[in-house]
Amino acid sequence: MFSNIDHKALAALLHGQGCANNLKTLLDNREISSVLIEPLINTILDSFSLALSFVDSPTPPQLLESSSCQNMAALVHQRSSKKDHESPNPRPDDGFAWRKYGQKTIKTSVHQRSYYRCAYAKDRNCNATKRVQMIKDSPPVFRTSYMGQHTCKAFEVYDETYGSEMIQFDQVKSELVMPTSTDHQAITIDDKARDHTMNQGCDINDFLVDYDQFWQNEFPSFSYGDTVFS
DNA sequence: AAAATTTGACCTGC
DNA sequence: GCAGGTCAAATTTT
Repeated sequence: MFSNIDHKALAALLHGQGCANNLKTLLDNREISSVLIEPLINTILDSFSLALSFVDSPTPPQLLESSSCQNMAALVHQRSSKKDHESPNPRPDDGFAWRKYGQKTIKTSVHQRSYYRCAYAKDRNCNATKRVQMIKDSPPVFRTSYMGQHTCKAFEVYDETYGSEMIQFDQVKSELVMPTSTDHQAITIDDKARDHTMNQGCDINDFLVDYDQFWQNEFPSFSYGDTVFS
């Protein structure tokens, strides 16, 4: 039998699957409208994130740290984890070296949003940036939105085992990463439409919603707080 | 001392 | 005027 937690995770995954199917339908119909696609992508990501948050990590972080991709991350990163406990930056390394350049309080969230750009932005004229924002407290869940493209080539020597955890397409990506308390898994989804989105004044973050709001909107059949599940 | 982070100021679009 | 994104000086860390 499934535990209550399993049910929640399952419901989140099923919801994500449904949204993925909707997305596929849109893409099949060539409806490449960012306005339609963006919410679906974010919902899918949130669903995965949520599901993962209900499941204890089967793999100790140390194992992931020792994987080839993480070794690569160490090569390009060389940063200690001294501030893991106080930084809003989720430590599941995405393999790129980032440098924080700003932090802002966002009106729609109680959590601050952190801004990072590629550590090689100047050296290699790389325009990749990412924004990290906590969307859920316990367990901490972060939404990471990737902007721009890595032209620094830091990713080229990556072992393709990373692909087993990261679904990567190309161009700009939106990513949800799980917190350090769980797995170092990342789901990366293509967001080619982002530039259009931005041009339309419809930033990807416009689809960021309060977690409770998201839960109520996306899973109206059960309440997260007091564990009413159907 | 160099590198990285923090944080208030500034810029831009709505 | 407000909100979000970026800059850059100050501060902290290594």
